[in-house]
Amino acid sequence: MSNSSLELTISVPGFSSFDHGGGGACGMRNIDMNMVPSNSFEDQDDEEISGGGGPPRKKLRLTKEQSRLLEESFRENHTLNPKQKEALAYQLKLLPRQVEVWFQNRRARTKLKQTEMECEYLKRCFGSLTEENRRLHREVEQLRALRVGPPTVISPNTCQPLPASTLTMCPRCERVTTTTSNASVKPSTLT
DNA sequence: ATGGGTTTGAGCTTTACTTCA
DNA sequence: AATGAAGTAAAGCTCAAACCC
Repeated sequence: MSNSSLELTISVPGFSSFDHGGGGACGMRNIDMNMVPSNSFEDQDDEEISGGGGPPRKKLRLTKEQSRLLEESFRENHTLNPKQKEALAYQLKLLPRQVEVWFQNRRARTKLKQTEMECEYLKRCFGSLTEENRRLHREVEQLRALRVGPPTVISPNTCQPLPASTLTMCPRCERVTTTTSNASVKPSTLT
């Protein structure tokens, strides 16, 4: 990679004056001085870039075009093979490592967002299920309160009262059904 | 101007997987 | 075939510069 902007990236082994504690104990700092046309870099004077007396670490800011291309590439593929990475880096005038880092961060942050959204969705589900559970409990209580004694149901076939043990309450349609047949007994037959 | 919150580029560690002796 | 060391890529965590309100 012989690129004019990349030549400004300086690796400083063991350069500790830039280390503000970030990333723990690192013996190597990449001071990226890519002169990408970023507004934040335009007003940096040369003495700072030439590094007179330990200037603070400069942070690369991707241009809109670089970001756009990276996003576009990410939409197609969330991971890059080495050749794709190399090609994209060349196209963007970045180091392959920078492209790699961008994709790593993008994956991580995409996943984080998805996780947050899933969390919100599950919270809403929990809320509605809790409410449904409460409602059903209230309904059960009301039904229990209503049932002072077993209902007498007249069999449509024999016109005789059915034994209470053969009756169940259908929770869906709230009709009394017999356990011996599929036919539900209409509420009108309840006495 | 400035202070606090957010975004984002990057370093380091951990984890999962593959290769090879 | 089983196994442990070595290498590698991605995930995960973190920091801090840059940005924004």
